[in-house]
Amino acid sequence: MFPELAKAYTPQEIEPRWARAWVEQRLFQADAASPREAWSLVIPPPNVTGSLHMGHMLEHTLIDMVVRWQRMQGKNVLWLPGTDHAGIATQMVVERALAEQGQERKAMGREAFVEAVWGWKRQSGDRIQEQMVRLGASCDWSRARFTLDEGLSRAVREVFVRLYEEGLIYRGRYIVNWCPRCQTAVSDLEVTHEAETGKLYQVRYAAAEQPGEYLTVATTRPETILADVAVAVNPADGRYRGWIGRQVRVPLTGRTVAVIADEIAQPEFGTGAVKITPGHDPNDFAVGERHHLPQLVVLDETGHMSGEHAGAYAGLERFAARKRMVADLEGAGLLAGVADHGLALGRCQRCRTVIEPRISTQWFVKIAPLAEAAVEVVEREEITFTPENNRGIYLGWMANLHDWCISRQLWWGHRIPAWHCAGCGKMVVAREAPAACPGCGGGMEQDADVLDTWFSSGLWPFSTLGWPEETADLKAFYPTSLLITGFDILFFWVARMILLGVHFTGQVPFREVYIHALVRDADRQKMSKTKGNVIDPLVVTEKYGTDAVRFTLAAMAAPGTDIALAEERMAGYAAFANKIWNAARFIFLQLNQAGAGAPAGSPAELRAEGGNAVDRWIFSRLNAVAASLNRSLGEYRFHEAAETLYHFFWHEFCDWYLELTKRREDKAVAAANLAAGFEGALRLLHPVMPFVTEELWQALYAGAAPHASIALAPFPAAALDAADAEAERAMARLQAVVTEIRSLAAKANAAPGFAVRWSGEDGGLEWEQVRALTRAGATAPVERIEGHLHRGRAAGMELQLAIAGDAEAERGRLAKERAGLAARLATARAKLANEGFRQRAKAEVVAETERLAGEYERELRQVEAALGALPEA
RNA sequence: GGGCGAUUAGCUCAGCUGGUUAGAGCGUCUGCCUUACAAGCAGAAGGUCCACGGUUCGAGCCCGUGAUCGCCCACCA
Repeated sequence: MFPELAKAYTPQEIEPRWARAWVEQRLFQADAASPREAWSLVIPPPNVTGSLHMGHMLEHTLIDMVVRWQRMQGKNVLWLPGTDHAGIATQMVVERALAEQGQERKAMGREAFVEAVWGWKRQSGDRIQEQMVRLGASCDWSRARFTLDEGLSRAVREVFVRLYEEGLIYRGRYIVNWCPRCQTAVSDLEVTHEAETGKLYQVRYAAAEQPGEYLTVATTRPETILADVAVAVNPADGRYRGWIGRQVRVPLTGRTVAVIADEIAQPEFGTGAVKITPGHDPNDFAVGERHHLPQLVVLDETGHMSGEHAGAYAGLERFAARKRMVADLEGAGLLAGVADHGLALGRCQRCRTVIEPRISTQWFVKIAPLAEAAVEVVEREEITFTPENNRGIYLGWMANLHDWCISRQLWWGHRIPAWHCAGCGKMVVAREAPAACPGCGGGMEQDADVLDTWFSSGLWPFSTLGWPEETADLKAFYPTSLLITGFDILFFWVARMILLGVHFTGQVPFREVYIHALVRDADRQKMSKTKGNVIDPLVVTEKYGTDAVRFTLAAMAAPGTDIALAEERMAGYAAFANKIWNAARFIFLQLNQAGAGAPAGSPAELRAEGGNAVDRWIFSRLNAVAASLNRSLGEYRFHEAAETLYHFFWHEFCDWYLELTKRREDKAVAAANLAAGFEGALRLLHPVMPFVTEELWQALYAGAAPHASIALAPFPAAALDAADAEAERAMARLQAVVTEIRSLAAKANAAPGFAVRWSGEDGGLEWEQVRALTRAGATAPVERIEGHLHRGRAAGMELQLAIAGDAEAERGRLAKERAGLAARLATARAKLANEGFRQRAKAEVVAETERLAGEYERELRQVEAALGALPEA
């Protein structure tokens, strides 16, 4: 006996149970020694202190769909999970939390602070894993990794040392992006530019020898005037030819600087003269190098004025200093003008603080030598992108790269494996700490900086598999098969993995990249805590069920467009889960009535066993759906897969197949096909809706399932011989007739039991089935139909309901239909009369058009006859 | 300043290489407690596919111009 299921589906009870069971049974553990074809994917590791948001759920849903589908194909699948230490982000989060307890990082000291972060990490990391488990992510938890694990840290040191030895890592004093709040250098990518309106100040620089003569320069940052070392004009700018080589007085200081000729000054901009401040501007830094100018610094690492050149402004915060200086310039009559000015201020990606370019000693990776191979593998399509346009974006970025600043003045992260001798100043870069200075034998101290968090994530696809050891995992699962991630980290992460992966393993880190969309709220707004429009995956999961939310995300994940997530959609797919549940209730009832047992096995190819045309039809459809899903999933057209499943299960399997089962005489055969068909449908649905399908699949086998889980059963493959065109045609005929009769009955407001009369060839239509589906009491053929109302046509037959009705309304309806048919017929005929169409269109298209033209013509004749037969008004 | 994407039903979106009457979900309207499901069933209404021009036998789809919205990149002080 099959179980009697609860009246409604309750994901809140069922989902957590399976989520736990899957983990406990270690169902998704990969086997490096398996002879089966390997398929692998590494998770984009979430920040260890973050909690999972809707973007993660989308990402994990898409990944899990592909992973489950691949696993059901019989492959040896590894989905490797893990978390990222996320240097700057995590340090900020913990600093903020500590501040609430009145603690301060610097006061704590490095060791205590790092220990505190580790404590935080343990808690938070567990929570992330719990959430993922609850969402059904079929990862191999035995292989979970963290970027600061010992193994991964070893990989980081190995890569750093090798790059250093190859001359691809260097250390030097350069101007870098500096965040005065985070007090660390950041890479170009971590600076975001947004259009803002600022002010452009015109400041007069007095000629040193000719009092009263001024050179006016334009600047947006007057406070850096104090660090000026020159004024540049364009050598081609006739206005200033006489100034080149002369000295001008830097306003508000006693210093004089030279006017130099340099292309950096563009005659069209501002006044055409530009102040040169190598200490505080990257362009000016380059000018300074060209002209061998000194580098003056007036701002410290916190963005306050300081140093011998800060003068009276020392100690002032940079924007306060600016205000004061503008006032002073005005007072001194040196301010020639102020104008609003549109500019793109660089801000720190993390804290939105305005970036202050600053000279400091940092570590860099030379990108150009690495980029060549990283470009080639994409050009040769060893790595492919979906959507494809990302390939162009990637190549464009690769073609135009600056060196990568990898050192950060933070505490949380991988310490740079370089040691400095306090005595002789010698530096050693090594995999392990040197015992003593090889130069003077003195003690050595490790570099205080840590590495950019993306340096370690860049190694993720191979460091997680054991590199630099030649592990079995590395051999079995590298290169990984696919990467699914968001556009926002295409450069940060995807590009770096390719750069480093190709260089160190000689292979691509992954063969395909799928870039998913951004999840927005129902009004297409970005979700943000400040706007309060955040949809929490755990909340909606609890409300609608994980399966429903997963289905929603999949259904909306059309490649390339953002997802506007609305709760109504989730409610709709919760109803779908319930529909599946209720179908199972009905099916179990039928099976019990027929005294049937569980389906035999869980075959890769689905075929009807005996049965009638309707059985052959549903199995034909199941196979078509399997073929369609295998194609859509292979092309990452997730929305298409979801839509196919939804439509098939609800509107074909339930609305037609289950309904037709109700009146069948051959109960035993029907039950067997019903069970087998449903079993196949569950497997097709499983990658998107893992929970409800597992529950029902297990119930269907009542403890004697052919696999430990539906997740390990084969995904249905399309069996060519199961396609049954004849059964599909017969079913299409039935559907057309039934739909037409229902429509007529609705128009006529017919009570159940109405009679249907028909004329024409019925092509072997099962009228018994028509009666079952339309609530018609009787159907009878007639030679000709005349004089009655409520006529329709379907499948070449004329149909009539024997019910009186309004002649005028019927006349109007028929006239409208006649006009429509006449128009379609005219279009089809025009097409067929067209030489170009006949010659150039595909043969099937022409044949189909011919068939349709014939059909329109027949129907038109019927409509005209029906119109003529209507009683006079 | 460069580059990319979007504009299709009241709303949210599909529509893959040009070819049947442009589809779905939600919403709306009408009728149904038909013994799996009212989280349901049946039926219906609703579209100048942003605009203009072009290519083609044929355009929602290809090309051009423009409009509106959005995103990414960029060292014009």
